[in-house]
Amino acid sequence: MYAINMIKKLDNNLRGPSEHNVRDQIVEAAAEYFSRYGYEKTTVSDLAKSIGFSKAYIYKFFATKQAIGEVICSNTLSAILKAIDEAMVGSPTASERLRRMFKAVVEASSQLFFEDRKLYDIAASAAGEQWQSCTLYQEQIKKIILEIVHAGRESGEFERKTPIDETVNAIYLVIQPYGNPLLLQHNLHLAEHAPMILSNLILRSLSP
Amino acid sequence: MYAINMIKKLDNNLRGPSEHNVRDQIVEAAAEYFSRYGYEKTTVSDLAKSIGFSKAYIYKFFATKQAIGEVICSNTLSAILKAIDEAMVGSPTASERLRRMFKAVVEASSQLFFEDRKLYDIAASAAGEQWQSCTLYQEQIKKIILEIVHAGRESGEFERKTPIDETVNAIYLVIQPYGNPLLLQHNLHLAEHAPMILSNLILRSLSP
DNA sequence: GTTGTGACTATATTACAATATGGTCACTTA
DNA sequence: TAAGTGACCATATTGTAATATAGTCACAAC
Repeated sequence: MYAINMIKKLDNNLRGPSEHNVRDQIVEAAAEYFSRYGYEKTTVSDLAKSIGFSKAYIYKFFATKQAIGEVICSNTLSAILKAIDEAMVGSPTASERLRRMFKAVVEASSQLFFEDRKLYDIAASAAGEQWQSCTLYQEQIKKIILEIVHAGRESGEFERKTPIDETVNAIYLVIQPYGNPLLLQHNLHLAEHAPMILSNLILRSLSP
Repeated sequence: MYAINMIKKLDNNLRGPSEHNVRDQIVEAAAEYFSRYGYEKTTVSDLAKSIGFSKAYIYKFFATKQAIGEVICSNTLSAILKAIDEAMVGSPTASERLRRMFKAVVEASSQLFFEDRKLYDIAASAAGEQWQSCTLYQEQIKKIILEIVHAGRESGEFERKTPIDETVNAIYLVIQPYGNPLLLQHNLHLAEHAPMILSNLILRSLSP
């Protein structure tokens, strides 16, 4: 569901017909090549050859190579969002949702790091260069936090004195070093314990 | 005070007499050169020429170039610790000490970034490569947090149910992205608001 | 023992020419 | 009009030979 939102919003730097067989072929080839050889090492010509067209034709669909990277990155991050969503399903309380969310963010991102490093690197550099795909991802994370806090306040589980925006912002800032691929790299050694310890801290701060 | 502690512990990779005029000259020259031209761009020969000795003589006092870098880095971080100490002086409450500490960490580090970028870069790469000077710095920060939490618990300002180690660890993890030069780089845009918002969150989590 | 160095090596860095790549455009074909 | 491309340009990247640097060591002077 988040995936669909993200891709629809990601229409910048796209060209030509939005629904087109060739566009899909390009994305498919890019997923393959970027994942296997990395973003830098695959050339636009590689993608063109792979689908049997000329390089020039690629540029009928994407304004830049980065625009292709954005789509791949967006798909990657959408998969993480999906994993987060699934991890939260069936949580009995808002507290539990928050714990699961935090844990899922870290686990999904770490897994990407270890199992699809090339795609992870794209996400990391995308975060560093503030690609649209990344800022949309962060927005979604914030939205999830807002929903959790809102629900927790409604149910009386969380305190209501602090302005909700500040609460959400603060929680987001705490999660950020583990949710942002660019930062997670430097915090991987903490990936095992930090979510638990920080979830505890956040939840203590939320107690009425 | 922290400075003294740190330097004393930093005797790894040092050679020859520990108290020696020439050692001081080397450090002095290194402070000058590293700050002006950066760690990578200054050569050991530069330092040697600058103090009128041969390069080989430098290696009578330091086992590696990095060992010289460690001293400079250590001094830099000690200055930050000093600034933190001074910022906390006269705080009426533990809460206030924590606020001031967090603020001072970010301000001192940001200031280093903007006003002595070359030295900042040394600290950042030192953090990335886990130099001793950096791990000692982080220990000191943790120690300061422990003292604040301890005092706050004694005075009844903070809750006492959570194991104090977990509390300290959690607070440390929250501050880390702003206190660690390697991470601060990516969070500079948050340097203005994050300390306040996160201090608030931490203090809510500490309320009895 | 302490102070001090020139000469040396293996590795790292630079400079730069050769090559490759991102991106455009006029043009063809159906 | 939509599908598709070869030729082209400016910049980025690479390969590599020349240079520079970190670090050692045997040795000299006092």
